[in-house]
Amino acid sequence: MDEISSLQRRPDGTTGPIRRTALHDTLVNHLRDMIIEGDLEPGTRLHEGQLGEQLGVSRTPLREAIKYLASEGLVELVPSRGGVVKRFSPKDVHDMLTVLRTLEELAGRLACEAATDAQIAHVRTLHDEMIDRYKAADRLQYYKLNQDIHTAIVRLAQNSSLIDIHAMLQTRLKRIRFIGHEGPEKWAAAVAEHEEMISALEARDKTRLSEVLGRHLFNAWDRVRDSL
Amino acid sequence: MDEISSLQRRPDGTTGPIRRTALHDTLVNHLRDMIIEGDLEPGTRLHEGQLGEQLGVSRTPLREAIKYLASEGLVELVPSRGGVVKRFSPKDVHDMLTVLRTLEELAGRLACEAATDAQIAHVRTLHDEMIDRYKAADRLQYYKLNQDIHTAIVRLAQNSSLIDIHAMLQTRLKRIRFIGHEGPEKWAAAVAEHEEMISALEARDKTRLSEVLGRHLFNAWDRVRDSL
DNA sequence: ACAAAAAATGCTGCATACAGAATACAAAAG
DNA sequence: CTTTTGTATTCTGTATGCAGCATTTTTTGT
Repeated sequence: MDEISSLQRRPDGTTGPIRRTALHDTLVNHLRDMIIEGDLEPGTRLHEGQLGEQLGVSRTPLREAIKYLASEGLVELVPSRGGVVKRFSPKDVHDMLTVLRTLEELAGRLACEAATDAQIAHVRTLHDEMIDRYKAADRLQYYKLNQDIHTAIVRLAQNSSLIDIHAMLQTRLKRIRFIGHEGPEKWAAAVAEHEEMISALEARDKTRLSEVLGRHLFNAWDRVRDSL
Repeated sequence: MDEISSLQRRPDGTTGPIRRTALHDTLVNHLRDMIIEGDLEPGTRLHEGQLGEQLGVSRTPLREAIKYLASEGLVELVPSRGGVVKRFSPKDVHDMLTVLRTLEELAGRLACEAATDAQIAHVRTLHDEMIDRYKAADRLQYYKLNQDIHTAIVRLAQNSSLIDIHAMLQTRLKRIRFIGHEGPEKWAAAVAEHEEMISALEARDKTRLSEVLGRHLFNAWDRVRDSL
């Protein structure tokens, strides 16, 4: 029972509340979540018939969603065999982190120049909230806020292309990080790095912010390598 | 007369040589080329019926191709209105070049470490050929080889994610560069920078290569800004 | 003649139908 | 018992049909 219940069902003629989002778009998000959360493990074939029936949609919008995710890099398109959930090798993950690091270093530099005080204050809010979740050992919310902070800093850079690509890489890596459960010491170290980040951002010290972000993502490899 | 003639046509029952590529995949490449080369200008709506008839395919694979290109960033998906060729503002282009610059700087550093002598020699070959095309004032081939060189250097970095994302940005920018026709002085300057790049690569001087690549792409903005 | 409403047209979004390829399975031959 | 070949089933790839939304044109009222 996994229907996309919220929208779309209208077998009778009832003109229910208007649906503005297209089904293929809904499916993209739904499938993406399923992949990230591990419901669809790497190597899994995306059976159009079965999956479509399970979700209560026809094959057409499902296929469109799969094509979209393929271009996004989460799904691989094998000729005459359809979509397969892409499997990332440890090297792939390392490669992605390397690129992510470079991009966030750039974002840090740009953010110090472009951000308004209010925007920085907002990041501080997210940070404080994350610290709360850390102290409460609430890993799930911690991870979520962690990612939000990185995304927020990237947004401060005001570079649309950077925002796009960063989001894409975050998505691809989310699956890994979602799983990765580092030990308390490493976790503490990561939090300490975040503290540094925020203070550097508030000081608008772009060299330092860039450096910390780089170090943070360099260390990120250590934190996830075990779970691979 | 714009049929996708090469493959797929078989109105009679003749079992011609096997076709391994899927139609939607062929369409992705075809449409991408049409967009890059300006056959489909920014803002153009991608009429499924009309366009499909023009290319001799049905709407289904065409729709799938459009979704793919949307995820790639060349097409925008407007609800209830289908695909529209994305229009890039000058700032968008500037943003993309900024990211591209950062990525190629990274690629330069990694390439100096990872590349084999043979690979470097191959880039030199491409470079020499490009110089020939420059001297012959053959802009089209010059551009093509230019891009090939950048792509080749990125490949030397041996980072799959970097290769992916770089290719994506190149594609998005290709449309702009394809149009951009800078004057002889700027062109000469670009060629000079390429000379520097190759020599830095051959010396495996990563600091210098990274610096030149950065400067090259920084200047790239000057070279295209007029044509926007 | 102009504005507003209503009808008509065209296009997208989704579902279904059909054809061809791949795979799994079974039977036959070595 | 293993291997190979033929067959059946399943799934992808593509085409087509239908319903709803958007936009444009026509019509009607002032």
